Amino acid sequence: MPATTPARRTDTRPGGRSARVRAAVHQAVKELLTEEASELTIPVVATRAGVHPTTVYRRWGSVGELLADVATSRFSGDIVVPDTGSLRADLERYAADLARDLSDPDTLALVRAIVGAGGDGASVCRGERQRQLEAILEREQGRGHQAPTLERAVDALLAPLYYRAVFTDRSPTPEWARTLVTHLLPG
Amino acid sequence: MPATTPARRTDTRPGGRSARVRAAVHQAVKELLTEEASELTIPVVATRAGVHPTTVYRRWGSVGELLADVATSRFSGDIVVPDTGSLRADLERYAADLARDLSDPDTLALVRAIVGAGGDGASVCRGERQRQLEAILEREQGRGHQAPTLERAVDALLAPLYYRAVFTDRSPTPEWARTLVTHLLPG
DNA sequence: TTACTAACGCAATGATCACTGCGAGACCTG
DNA sequence: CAGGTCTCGCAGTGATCATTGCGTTAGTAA
Repeated sequence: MPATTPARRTDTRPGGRSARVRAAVHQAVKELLTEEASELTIPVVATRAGVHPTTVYRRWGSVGELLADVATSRFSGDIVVPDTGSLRADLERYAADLARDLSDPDTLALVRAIVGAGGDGASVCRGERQRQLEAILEREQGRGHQAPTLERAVDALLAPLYYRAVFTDRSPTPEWARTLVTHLLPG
Repeated sequence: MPATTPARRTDTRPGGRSARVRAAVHQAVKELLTEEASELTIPVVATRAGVHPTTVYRRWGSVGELLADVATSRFSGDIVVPDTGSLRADLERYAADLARDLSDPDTLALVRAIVGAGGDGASVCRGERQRQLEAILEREQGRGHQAPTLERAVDALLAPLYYRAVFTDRSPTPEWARTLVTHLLPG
């Protein structure tokens, strides 16, 4: 175990070739997901990444696990939880950021692929978001104010955002995301 | 063109072998979708259906088109729009029915596969539902009462139902679906 | 620098897939 | 019942995929 973990958890030789291969494969997956014409298969991903297919088979095993790995590194720490002091402002900014994130075609394609790949990957997309939302709500409660329950906030904010992004062809806009907050909070 | 369309739109020889093959293939797809271990590929589907793979290749071409076809026949006319005379009761019953529908593992697996398969198929799952919801709202307006906009109802009802079904491991229950209606309608 | 371990590239194998003429059988029409 | 048309099954082909053993290279530690 190294004394100071270098802020990465790639495990087993974080620096050097392994990390480069990992980054190249992740990048290849993201690229291929946008080009929906091509099939997302291990040899195709490996060729695009300039890596031998054997490497991908050994490190990830299947397309599903590879997608889950890409998703975890994609949905971790990319959106900072806002802290403006006001619950409404926090939620509005967070919803707007999330709308921008889900408007990105790459992200959207990744989410769709994760959903289609299997069961466990889907919770990866929502887990981090739900925790962030929970943090906002708990902070408001810590201020001594009332706040909606997490379930209610998920239904009113996360659900419409993801639904619109995944099931419709209209991208969620930041402005529309703010109206969701208006409907959630009374007044 | 036949004089009286027999309430089916299978096109080109609705009765007989073609219809049987179509039904068998559809059933095979539904079965294989529940067994998520197996890959959903044309030869596998054909073998399960007791049909030669060539037939499936010629009729549907790809897995994506096959899934879209299964989805259209699955999401058409399976839920009757309630008409109780009260908007709240209509929405509560409709949401509860939809929750029951989305709790079915077969339906859920189909939705997830459709989302992952490509772009156009996803709207098939929601298009019929949104039209049904619109019908309920317009009927209430026809009674001279105020009703939420379609967009608002979609965000408050359809989105949480689909989000919970697809992205979480908790099935939506009819009771919880009714609470969504409570949150949508004032009072 | 040197030795050790882990990750990668290479080549080969069997299996599965996607696709295409061809002939036989089933279905509708007169 | 007879003719025409459409669909299906069959067999074969090339391509791609998933997997394995082995040698080489890169990264780590003494």
